Amino acid sequence: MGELPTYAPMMAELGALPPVTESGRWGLEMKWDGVRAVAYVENRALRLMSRNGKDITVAYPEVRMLAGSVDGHDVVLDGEIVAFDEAGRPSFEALQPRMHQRREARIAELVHAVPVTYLIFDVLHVNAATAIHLPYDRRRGLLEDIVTSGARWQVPAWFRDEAPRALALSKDWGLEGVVAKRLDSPYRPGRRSGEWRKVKNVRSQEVVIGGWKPGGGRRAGMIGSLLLGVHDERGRLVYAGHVGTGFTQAMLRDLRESLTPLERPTSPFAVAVPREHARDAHWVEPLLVGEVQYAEWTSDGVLRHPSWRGLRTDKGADEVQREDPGRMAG
DNA sequence: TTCCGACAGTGGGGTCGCAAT
DNA sequence: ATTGCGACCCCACTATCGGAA
Repeated sequence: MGELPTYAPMMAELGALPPVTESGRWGLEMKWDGVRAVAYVENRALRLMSRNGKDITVAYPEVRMLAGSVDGHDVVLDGEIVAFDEAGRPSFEALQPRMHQRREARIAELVHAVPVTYLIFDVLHVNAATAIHLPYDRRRGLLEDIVTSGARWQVPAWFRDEAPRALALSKDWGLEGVVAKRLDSPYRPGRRSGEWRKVKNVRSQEVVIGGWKPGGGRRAGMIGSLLLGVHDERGRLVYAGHVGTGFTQAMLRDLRESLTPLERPTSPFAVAVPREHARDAHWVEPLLVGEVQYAEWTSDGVLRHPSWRGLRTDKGADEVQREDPGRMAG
């Protein structure tokens, strides 16, 4: 019995929904916010590998019995490990303590507290044969034939066409977005291909600039990131994280010029920002307003995956408040 | 000649483990 | 004991370069 070959996961390009002229050629899946994992089932044993080829099997023991639910075949599967919160929505934050954990006793506690689910969306290999040359819809069919869903692993439903409806559903369900996949496309290991397109439910937020931190490397001598704030219901400026991407070099130059005359010796935030974030910070009068796109608010009240969109000169800093109250702390 | 895809490099939130202080 | 840092996870994005068109 030969050893299974190694497959690096295929990745999606960020983009828009397929146009209506291509209806009939695309499948749609929900985009699950978790950790990508390629599963190797060989001789009834499971091995989970991360996107960068690290063996992450020990961190997710509750998925091990998947090896007995593939009809006795040796297979390679692709999917996402997800932790669901009480409301049934994927919570990357709940997953994070698991991601780096290697101590078995600690893992057992975490499994009990927040078990994960492996959501399987592709099959790359069955016994002696690779499946990557099969078109996507045939791989989906094969996958559904082979895998019997269990409590801790599932083959979630997908859509043929109906792209706008799928995206609307992802929004209703509080998901990140959808992934559109060409029905006739092969699996391209390790490649980022336009045959898979992720379409995200983008959110934006107006923010006040309360300071900046110098950059390094290619950004030496320039702004590295901006410290952001929003006002709470009592009008106090609350720290909201920093943003270090989304600027062109021209934008960084202009921002530097706008911020220099606003410099002040002390933090403008009502509550001290975490010390490791405040290190090297240049504080400014909180007068400039900008807009960022982001994925979500973390439970600590900072923006996840923020990217700078530009200055907003049509709004006063005092008016800037958190626009999405987010999930209430439990 | 221009355009595009892949890659390197910058930045973010976060956790863990280990070395330096 | 505390702090700093790198290695991993998740990611957005710009700048660059070589090859395709």
